Amino acid sequence: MQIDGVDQRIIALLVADARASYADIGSRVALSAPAVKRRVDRLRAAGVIRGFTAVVEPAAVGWTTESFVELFCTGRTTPAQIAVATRRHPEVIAAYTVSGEADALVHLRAADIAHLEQALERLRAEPFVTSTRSMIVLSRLVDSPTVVPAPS
Amino acid sequence: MQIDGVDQRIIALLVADARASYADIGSRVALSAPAVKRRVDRLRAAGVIRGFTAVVEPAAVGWTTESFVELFCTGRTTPAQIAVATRRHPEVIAAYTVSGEADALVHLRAADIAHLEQALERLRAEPFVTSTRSMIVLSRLVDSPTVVPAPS
DNA sequence: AGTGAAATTCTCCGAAG
DNA sequence: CTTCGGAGAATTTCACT
Repeated sequence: MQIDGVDQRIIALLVADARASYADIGSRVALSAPAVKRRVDRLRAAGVIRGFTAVVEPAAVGWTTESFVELFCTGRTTPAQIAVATRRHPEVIAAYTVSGEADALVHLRAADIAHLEQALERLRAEPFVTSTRSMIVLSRLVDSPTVVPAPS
Repeated sequence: MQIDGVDQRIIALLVADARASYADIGSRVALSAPAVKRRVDRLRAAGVIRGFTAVVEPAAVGWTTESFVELFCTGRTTPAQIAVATRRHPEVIAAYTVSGEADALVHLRAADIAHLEQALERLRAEPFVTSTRSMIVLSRLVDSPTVVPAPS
């Protein structure tokens, strides 16, 4: 899909505040509210904007422990298998196949260390996992939402 | 702050769709629209809800390459130093201090491999970085927004 | 893409538990 | 003292230009 500079500015404004009114966005990009809505609808339909979400402080809802786990898998493991398996665990908030030593990187969030240990144990029990290497998150230093490059 | 089950359900609904109307949320949690707004305002003020953002498909806005970089730092490096340094690079979308072999884990997003290489070079030039280990993301398998535990 | 209007939704202020 | 429901104000959303 073709995205012009106005689209990018609209996206950036929605990333900054997903509940901004169309009229407000329109005033910042010199467009009427209906014109903004049409563009947003088009961007959503095209999958450029996947949705709108509230950014929640995990600690405030009882998730205090975060970790990244590198997965080492058996030779025949497919990305689809890893995807299906990791999606089953509610503690998994993201998972990627990666190049490097490990085969996949899994981002976990748990209530506490005990809960994390449980989740890790379950993950390690997956038949294709040969070993894991964990990094516990001590502190979050940076956490930007997706940055949209400034229109040229 | 005290969060009850209704708050948690409101948070879950907003995570699923940050542009949902207060009236719609209210009908799902058996509350009037004004009552929902009061709660959301309170949750925002308390920092439980940090904000509302659009979820953008990075590839659609020209960011096609993603990677995780483990940072190994000199002995005297403080988390604050790493935070300040990593925040300077626009390619850094997240950074954490971690336990394990590495001192920090940096999540990078770049336009392409060449851009990623540049960003990595700049990151490695930070005076406290002794070495790095990179994982290039091959595919995103799972990408859930923050999951809110179901009210008990 | 803009304009105007109808329907919906937001947000303040008073009322009740 | 906190939480909820109703009325004016703003916003969304549609047809048409």
